Formats: sequence, structure tokens, C-alpha cells
Amino acid sequence: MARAALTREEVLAAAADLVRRDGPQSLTMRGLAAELGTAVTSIYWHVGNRESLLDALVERTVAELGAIRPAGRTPAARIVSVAVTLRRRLLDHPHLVAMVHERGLTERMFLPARRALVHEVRAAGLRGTRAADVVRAVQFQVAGHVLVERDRERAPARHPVEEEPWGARTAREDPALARALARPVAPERLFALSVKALVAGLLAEPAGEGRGRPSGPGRESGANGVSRAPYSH
Amino acid sequence: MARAALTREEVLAAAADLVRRDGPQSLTMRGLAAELGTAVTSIYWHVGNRESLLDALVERTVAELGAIRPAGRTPAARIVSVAVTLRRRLLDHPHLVAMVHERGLTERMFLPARRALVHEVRAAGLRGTRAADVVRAVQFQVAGHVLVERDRERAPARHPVEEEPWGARTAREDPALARALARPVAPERLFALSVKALVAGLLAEPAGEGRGRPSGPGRESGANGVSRAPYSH
DNA sequence: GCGTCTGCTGTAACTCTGTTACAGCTGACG
DNA sequence: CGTCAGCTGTAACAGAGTTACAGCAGACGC
Repeated sequence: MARAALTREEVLAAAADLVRRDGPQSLTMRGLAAELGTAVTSIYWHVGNRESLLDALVERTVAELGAIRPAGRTPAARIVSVAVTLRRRLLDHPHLVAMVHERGLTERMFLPARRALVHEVRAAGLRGTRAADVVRAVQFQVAGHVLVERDRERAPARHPVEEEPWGARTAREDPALARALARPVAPERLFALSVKALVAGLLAEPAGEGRGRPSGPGRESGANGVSRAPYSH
Repeated sequence: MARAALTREEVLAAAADLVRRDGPQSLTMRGLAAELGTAVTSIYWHVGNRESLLDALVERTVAELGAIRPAGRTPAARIVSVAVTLRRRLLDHPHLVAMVHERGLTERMFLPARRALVHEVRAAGLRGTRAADVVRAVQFQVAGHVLVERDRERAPARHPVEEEPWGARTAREDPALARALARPVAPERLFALSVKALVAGLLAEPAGEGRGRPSGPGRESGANGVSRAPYSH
């Protein structure tokens, strides 16, 4: 028996550790097995394959995020607060963002916030399609910002904004603007500012034009029958 | 001589073709070599390695995008138009988006639009820090939306929005809202709506609070001296 | 014309990835 | 004691990026 029997939980925990330490692309099946002092096949026995493993990790981490409680007086302020704390929490789990994006599961990031958003948007007096639009616009805003931020923090100014060809005239006419654009972004501030503006704009104007046509069916991927292994439940 | 001498341009063109056809992760050095009827080592001779190859492709594709000419009466409308056409062009080159994200080069996507944005924001009467904020907010908005859209079109409704636990009460109180949220997103519409709201909000209110502190230095990656190969210029 | 040297190409390897066929161990239950 | 399910280990497969090294073709010097 060599060692206390390995459990699926242990595997997931170790995987989460590895991912937390060096990101999901550094999570290799062999590396994970080595970390646990076991063989690759045991990993496969417990979690199936890398796909399912990452799926499970995403689910696990999303569950850790917990619900979000809005703060603020006006509904607008409360919507903004939901967005801000959700962004904060997501950036506190950068590995989650990476996994979610790698697997095309952006939706998943919003389970803890969507309920709160719906509630607040209704409290702001919106109904029906307009309410849904606002919820989704805020969702996209948060997800987008988080993805972009993760992205740029991975590439620490490769080219130092090389010359800024557009800057020639701008620098003369508005040096403060040129300087501001040359400075590194302050994401926190930029995000707060953007969400406030977005929400203000959304709650003000009386919505846009046409309604959306459904965008393609999308093939469903049937469950591929694997023989006997616990991960298939 | 077996075949007319291979050039760096040929390599890049073939690589661009492969990427355009099946996306960047299907671009393998062996596959590329096979496509060109040559050996892997020739590829390495001309472009260095996969990293540099993708870098070159990004640069190339960004150059293809061309400048963006704003349309519309008011400055706000013109800013929106820049955002909308930039999004359109980026989505027309999905491989570019993927490459850019894979390599953490979001900045690069904005070379063709940034100049126009700066111009229009100034035309709207904004100066200095506030102008820079608006430019960047719009940038992040476009980049974010594009990333999220690319993301979700890669994952065609894995879980069919499973049950919507938040929906229980909402469905009773506002069935139209519940239905709207169950429908697939119409990204085009959502984006137009969001940008309009964002820009309206940004041009209206008199900006936020504190100024940004620079966010860490970021190590520079020195050039690693490779012996003799054309890609190192 | 001969020799040498540069630019480029090809062979064959190395390491690392995910994945799996298959044999073997361990403990519980009959 | 025997059997069988649950779990683990060995060793392989294919395919990824990368490179050491040999060799070819043409230009250039003498």
C-alpha cells in the first residue's frame, strides 16, 4: 500500500496548488503525479484527463469566490460596487481567469455575481430586455477588463511604447495628454471610472434599436463513454 | 537546389495561411515545414523560433488592418464609430485576437485606432488626464469585448445555462427579463449599446478621484545572443 | 581552375507533453 | 482460502519545440 490511498480531493488540491503557484499551463500530468509521489495513471484514474481536471478546478475555485453583497445608496452605486468587488476577487485568483479563458468558460466567472446584478438592476427600475441588457453589459465589462489586465501584466512592456508615432503632434498641442498616455495604466482607477460611466450611461438613456437574432446553434459534444472510473459520475 | 530558395517572406505567408485556416495553436513547426515542402530547420533558420514567428505574424496582421476613419456628427458618435469599426475589423481577424492574447500583446491591437481616438477625444473638448482616461477606457472596452466574444464563441453552450438557480424568483417577478437572459447574447447589439453608454457617461461627468501610481517596474528581457541567423536583426 | 567560406537545407536526435494498454498489488467479502 | 473491485505502476505511443551536426550550392579570392 506504500502510501495512504490517493483521493480525488487530494489530486484536485495538489493541482490547485500547482496552478496557484505557476499558472495552469505549468500544470502537467507528470508534474502533478511527481508532486503527489504517485504515477500518472493514478491521476488519470481519479480525474479522467487534463480537460476534466481543469473543469473541476474552475468549478472549485468559482465556489470559493462566494456570493457578493452590494454596497451603496443608489442602485447605480450598488451595481458599480458589485462590479468592483467581482473584479477584485477575480484578480485575486489570476489562475482562475487563465483557466476560464483557456477553456472558453467566461460565463462561469459570473455565477457569484449574476444574482446580485439582476436584483440591483431591477431595483433601479429596469424591466425586461433593458434590464437584461444592463446585466450583460456589466458582465462583459468586468470580464473584459479582467482579461485585458491579466493579459498586459503578462507582457511587461515588451516594446516601450516605441516612439508613439501619433505623439508627434499631440505632444505639442497637449503635452499633459501625451504624458498621461505615456504613463503606465492604473487599472484599478481606470476600471472604477469606466464602470461608473457605463452604468450612468446605461441607466440614463432609453436603450438602443433592434433586437438580437440568435447566433447559431452550436454543436453539442456528446459524453464519450469511458469504461470504469470515478471521474465519470 | 531542389527548389527556389526559401525566403522569410514565404515562411511568414505560409504561416499566416495556416493560422487563418485553423488558428494559431494549429500552427506547428513541422506542419509549416511540410506545407512548404522543406525541413523544420529551414524554418528555424528564417524565423528563429515559434515565439518570433508569432510576433512577426502579429505585426504583419496589425499592419494589414489599416487606419480607421471616424464617421458621425458629434464627437461622441465619432468615438463610438471608431470603437465599432475597430471591433468589427478585429473580429474579422479572429486569429489575430488569439495570437495577441496568447502572447500578451493587447496593446498591439490598437495601433490603427489610437490616433483616431486621441483626435476625437480632443475634438470633444477634453484635455490632459481626462482625455487620456477616455482613450484608454474605450480601448479597454473594445479589447475586452473582443476577447470575451472570441472566448464564448469557442465554447458553444457547454452547460445549457443549467437551471439558472437565480431564475426561480426572477422568472416569476419579471418573465421577460428571465427570457431575455436565457436567450443567447447578440454581441453586436450589446457592444453598440455598451460603447454608447460608456462614451456618454465619460463625456458627461467631471471625472473621478485620485491619480494612478505606477504599477511596478517589470523586468526587461535582454536579447539572448544567438549566433548567426537573419531573424536576429 | 582551385580552395575556402557563407548561406541555407536535411537527417536524426533530445526532451517534454497528454494519453493508454496492461500487468500487478491490496484489501474486503463470500 | 478464493475472487473480485479498486487502485497503482511500468512502459510505451504519437506529436510538440528545438538543436547538434553534416552536407550542398554558389560566390569570392587567388
